[in-house]
Amino acid sequence: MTTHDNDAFKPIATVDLAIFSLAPAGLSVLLVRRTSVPFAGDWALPGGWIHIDEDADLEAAARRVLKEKTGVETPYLEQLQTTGSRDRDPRGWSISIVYIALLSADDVAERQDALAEEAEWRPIEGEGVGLSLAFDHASLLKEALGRIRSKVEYSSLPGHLLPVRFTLSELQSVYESLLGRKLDKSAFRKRMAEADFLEPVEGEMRRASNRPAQVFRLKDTRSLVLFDRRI
Amino acid sequence: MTTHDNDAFKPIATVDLAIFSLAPAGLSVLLVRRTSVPFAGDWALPGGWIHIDEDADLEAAARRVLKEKTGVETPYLEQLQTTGSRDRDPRGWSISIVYIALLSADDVAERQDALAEEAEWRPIEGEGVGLSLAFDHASLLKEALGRIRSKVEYSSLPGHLLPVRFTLSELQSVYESLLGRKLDKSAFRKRMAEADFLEPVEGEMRRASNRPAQVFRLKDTRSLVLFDRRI
DNA sequence: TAACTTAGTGACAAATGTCAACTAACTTAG
DNA sequence: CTAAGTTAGTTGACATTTGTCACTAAGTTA
Repeated sequence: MTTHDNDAFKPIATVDLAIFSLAPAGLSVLLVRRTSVPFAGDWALPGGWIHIDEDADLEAAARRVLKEKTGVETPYLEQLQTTGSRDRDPRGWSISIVYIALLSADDVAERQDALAEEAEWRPIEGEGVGLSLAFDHASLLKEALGRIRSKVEYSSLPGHLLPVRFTLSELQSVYESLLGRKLDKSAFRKRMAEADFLEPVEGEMRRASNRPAQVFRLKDTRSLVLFDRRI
Repeated sequence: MTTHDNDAFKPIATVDLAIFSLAPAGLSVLLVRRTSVPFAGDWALPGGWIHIDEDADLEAAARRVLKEKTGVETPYLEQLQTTGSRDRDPRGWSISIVYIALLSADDVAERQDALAEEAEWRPIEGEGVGLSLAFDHASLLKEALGRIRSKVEYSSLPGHLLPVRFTLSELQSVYESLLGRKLDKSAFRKRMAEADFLEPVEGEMRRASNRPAQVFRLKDTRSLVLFDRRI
């Protein structure tokens, strides 16, 4: 077995992020324009080489990239998958560890200015963004969308795209837009009650020109899984 | 951005496998004894450095390791997760891409001899093997068990642990042993029918000293997901 | 041929999803 | 001050799905 020392480490692994939000109009992903070869000028998922000197672990590396591109420090973050092959980068073997990040509407609104120069939100259309992306990023994005859409079915994941405080109707709308179909109000309410994702915020009601609605927040920062006896 | 060339590549990423089977007695995982530092003499998940000269991609690397240790070429293989940090290996930053492999009872029986010298099946007890493992492998194994147990609920995964041809009752037993609880025969049958995982093998029946049972095989080599309208 | 064992079915109860109507609590127009 | 409009939240009836459990079927063995 080969030994290795950190100093001589040649970068080969990147952390890449599929960062989603509901801004500006519906589900969008953050893309950056590449400035150097290969794929100079193309859009890509934000990412960067792992810094073995500053990143304690992979998640820290992902957080660092996220902070650099968006200014957000405490997103919802989840590892998606790792791809590695000799084909994905013309320069040779490389590994990409992909994370999914969800930014709350709050974050997107407040940190508009912190967005990196070359970064831009692109609305999702179908299984991608209708652009060809650098490396294998189009396929990574597709996988990320698949993960998000499938987790909508059984977890509190969509809650992380809303502001910290939201009403049930707002939450239902997010579920509906990610699933692409309408849900029954009363069934949704029952399910959320039993799933135990949500915590009513004491005394707070959202008022408009109609009956005020109870305000909720997520109980946990993780994406809780609706447990279910299947087989 | 740094450029890199393959020749100067210093190994930093390993592919590690949690290989499961039902042999010799219930769910077991294949462990190997380490021969070199660090953790010399300790048990570990089988794995190896990625060979950028022979492995086309990560899955190929996983298959190579699997072949070396067990002789099996076409297992069920699924990527679990990637860990990377400066703490998991005393020599410094390292990345481990973990795959789950399931060996069919056929494979285990036929390839007994192909098992690598230092490899051994260890029965699962609770969340591990009751041994301290090298690196962070105990935690990786725990994650792998979590993934397997949760996929039992909604996929055909357990089918990959049986021989290619099996009866419904045999399959139900595997589900039961992974779930740790008894299932209703009739409900199980209905669920399997609608899930459409299984294909009856024409005309074949398994006979013992009782009514013969229909023989089935999995429709696909992938672990099909029982789709389900949740929310 | 009766007893035994495991495979496979069918009938009913319980839980869940769907739909639509209803009541509640606010704002706004007049 | 009141009626109309809007969205929140509840309720109940009905269809569909799912779980439970006893029953029938098809073989072997004594």
